[in-house]
Parts: sequence; structure tokens; C-alpha cells
Amino acid sequence: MPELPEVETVRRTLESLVIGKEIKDVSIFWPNIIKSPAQPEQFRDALIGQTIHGIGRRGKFLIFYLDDYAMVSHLRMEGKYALQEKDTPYDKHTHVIFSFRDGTELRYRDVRKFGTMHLFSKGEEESQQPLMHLGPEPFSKEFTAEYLSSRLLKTSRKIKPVLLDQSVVVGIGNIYVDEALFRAGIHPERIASSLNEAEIKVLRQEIVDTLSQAVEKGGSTIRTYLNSQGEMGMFQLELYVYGKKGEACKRCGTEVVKLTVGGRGTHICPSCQKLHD
DNA sequence: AGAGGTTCTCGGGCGC
DNA sequence: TGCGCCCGAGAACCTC
Repeated sequence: MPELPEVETVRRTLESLVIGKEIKDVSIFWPNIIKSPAQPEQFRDALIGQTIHGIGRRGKFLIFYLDDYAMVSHLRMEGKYALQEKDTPYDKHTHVIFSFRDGTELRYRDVRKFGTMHLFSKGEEESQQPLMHLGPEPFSKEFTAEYLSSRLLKTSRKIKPVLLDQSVVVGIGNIYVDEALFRAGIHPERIASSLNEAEIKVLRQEIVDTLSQAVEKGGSTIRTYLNSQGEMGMFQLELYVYGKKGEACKRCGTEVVKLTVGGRGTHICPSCQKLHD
């Protein structure tokens, strides 16, 4: 579900719902979600009495800014936040509940239980795991063709797994990597260091354009993704290859095929994206 | 029934 | 041989 465009959409829709709310209690039904502090009770105790002042984003991570703490949350595959009244029933996939003084609750629901939460003293979050080794934001001025080139030229990996590596650039997941590579006309199995300067320039621009257009459309709803106000994204309508196996390529009409690259399902147009010239 | 949008850890293999 | 790095596989979990 959540790559940069979906996480950014969640951030925007959730922030207006929870800003200014004071946490009265925290219920943790699946403690493995809480990665730090080591004891979930410490997580709960620290948050009681704290007010939410804003929500930030770093790559695919949400950062809840409180009075004294920053809570870093990753949705992984299926994590979702929703604001509900405390008497609204919740199901077995709801694993953490933040109860507010005003009778509402921020509920974290995650069918696959892969999501994570880390609590740090405010200001320490950026210099510790899991944010510590992240690469630049794709919309930042550091994400230049020169930077990308320096990262691509020193590895023998295929281009797709390199773009999914969050230490190279943050926010790209399996949907947008396939889309950006298609739009750049680059085969996902090309060795990263074999890309020339012109290809890298185009690739960087397609990454930025694909992600920013997806943010404008509220992300892509493929199976289950909804934002924190329960609304679908609309960028799935703009996809060229992801999930299009067997359909005609929108650019050339050739049938889109699915292969496995780096263990991930991968969609390409074999005419628009050639491995060899 | 095997794959699924993610990322961390671990072990094998290669090069110095 | 030994060490370190890099890369890929597997694991974490549940649903359809």
C-alpha cells in the first residue's frame, strides 16, 4: 500500500484530525508493533498527557510531533490510522489505540502486523534507527542527477532493487518503481552502473514527476489503501504498467508482461523497456 | 494456494 | 586463509 504518495496523503488527511489533541491513555494489543522503548509500558507512560502538535513525514515514515517526544510510525504493507469515537466498535486487526481527552481515539489497524512505532525524545529521531540512514527526499534539492549517478555507478545491482533501497532515495516502492522505470524506458534488470548520463537524468525526472503526480491524486488505491478520512486515491487510473499484465501498453500497444526482479513482482512493456539495445 | 504494497537480518560468495 | 563488503533470500503476518 503505502509508498511516498500514500503516506503523504495520510499525513495531510490525518494531521487536521488530530492536531491539538491530548493523549489520555494508550492501549497496546500487539506489543511487537512497538519497537522502542523496549518495554511497551514505557511507550504508554511517556505518551500519556502529551499533545499532538503536528505530523511530519520522512520517506515512508510518519512522524507525530508531541510536547516532548517524536513518534515515528511505519505502515509497512497495510497499516492504517483512523480517528473514531471511543464507543465505536473495533475489530481484531486494531493493535494500538491512542485515547484522547475529548472522547475520540486514534486507532492503528494493521491486518499483517508488519507496521512499526518508535518513540524518541524530540530532536533525537533523525539520528537513530529507523530514520538514521535514509537517503534524500525525492523532492529535495539534494536529489540531483549527479547524486543519483554517484549512487548508481558504484554498484553492480540491478536498477530496480537500487531504487527500492531507501538509503539511495526515500519513498519509492514497488508500484512507483515500475512506473518510473517504464516512463524512463529503462528495463528493471539493467545493471545500475550501466546507465548513461542521459538515462539517469530522465530517470530522476520521471521519479520526481511520477511521485508528485501521485501525491496530487491522493495516491493509488490498488487493494486496500484508503487515506485517514476513508477516501480512495485516484492515481491508480494513471498507471502504465503496474498491475497491467496482459493489457496493451498505453504507449505502443505491446502486451505488458510480469516478471520477478529482486524477488518482487515486476511489470514492464518489453518493447518500451529493452534489456539490450 | 501463492502472492502481496516493506524493510530488517543473516549468510554466502567474492575480492583484496 | 581471513576479513569485509555486497548482494540476495528469507522472515515478520494475514487474507483472498
